[in-house]
Amino acid sequence: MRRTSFAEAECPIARSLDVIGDWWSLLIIRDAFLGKRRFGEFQKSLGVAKNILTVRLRALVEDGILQTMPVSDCSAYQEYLLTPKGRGIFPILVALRQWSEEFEPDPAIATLLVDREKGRPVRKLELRAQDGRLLSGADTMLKPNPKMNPRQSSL
Amino acid sequence: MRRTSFAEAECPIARSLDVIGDWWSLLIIRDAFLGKRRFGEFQKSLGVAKNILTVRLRALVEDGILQTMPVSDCSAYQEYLLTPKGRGIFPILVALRQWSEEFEPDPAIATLLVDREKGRPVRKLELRAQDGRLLSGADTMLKPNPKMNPRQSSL
DNA sequence: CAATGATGGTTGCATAATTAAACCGAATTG
DNA sequence: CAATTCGGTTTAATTATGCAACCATCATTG
Repeated sequence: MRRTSFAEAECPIARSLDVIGDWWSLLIIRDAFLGKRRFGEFQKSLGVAKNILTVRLRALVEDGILQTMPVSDCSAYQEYLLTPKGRGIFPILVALRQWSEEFEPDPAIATLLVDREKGRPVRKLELRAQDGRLLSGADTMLKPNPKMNPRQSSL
Repeated sequence: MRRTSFAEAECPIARSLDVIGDWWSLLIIRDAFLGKRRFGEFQKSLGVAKNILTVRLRALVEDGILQTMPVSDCSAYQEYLLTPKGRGIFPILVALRQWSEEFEPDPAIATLLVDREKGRPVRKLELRAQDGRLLSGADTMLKPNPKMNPRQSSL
């Protein structure tokens, strides 16, 4: 009666969700992008129970999304930093942010994601074909990977 | 001791997660994109317990992501269809998929997301500045929304 | 048109996850 | 060197999940 795991799913979305498809993990990663590094920073920012934070941080390190580093100024404490794999989550966070901005009628958008150079809001995430055409969901489909023995289709 | 809700969070990511940040919801939405509409289709495809599916479908309808429709051929059963808000989730699914494809070392990628017209794999999601420059996470920052009374920063 | 099975759930229960709060040792600060 | 912070662990209560059994309605078949 364990909680179902998607780790072995063949659908890449399900496999992603198995790692980061949980309420706190993505918020921890969000905070990491905002420069938070220490246990206490995450805990204060998120208001999450400390035991849960402990478990989540451990799992994120285990999954190669965060890595622990001895803190720079020779403290005995350690810090949690994003790995390249963790930084790869950025588009997911942007997609979540933009969806909420577009469809949640809450007018209280406190912050805008801007490009650092010009300070202007970023565009919507764009999905493009190889030849550069802009694609919506309806313009796409799933194709069995020719390198694989086909079993099932899954987005 | 209720499970914490992010519905009132000012961070748009947190608000998104409050709605779709749960294991099954995004997989249901994924299946909806793949054309599944009926309770039984979701249940069989996901292998989710029926009571949980009931709760999730109800919540997704409640949140305006799915809508129920009387099935076309005058059956008494109903179908669950994506609303525009639900279709807006597409980039999130693509981002999850691409992250897994890029960073999970599992070679068993069964399907590829291709553009329907040419049948070739799509590009990676791109985040661009207003002027078209391609942006990574490090090229962006959060700016307090000038229209708001500033409180806190949150990605 | 009665019987049979499929559909779309609901209910009850066992187990697992989440939560808040208290606690605790090592590290740091005053 | 006393007090406080930091980074957790433990405990207990509450909630969510998963499984199986059940059930009313719909659809199909004999």
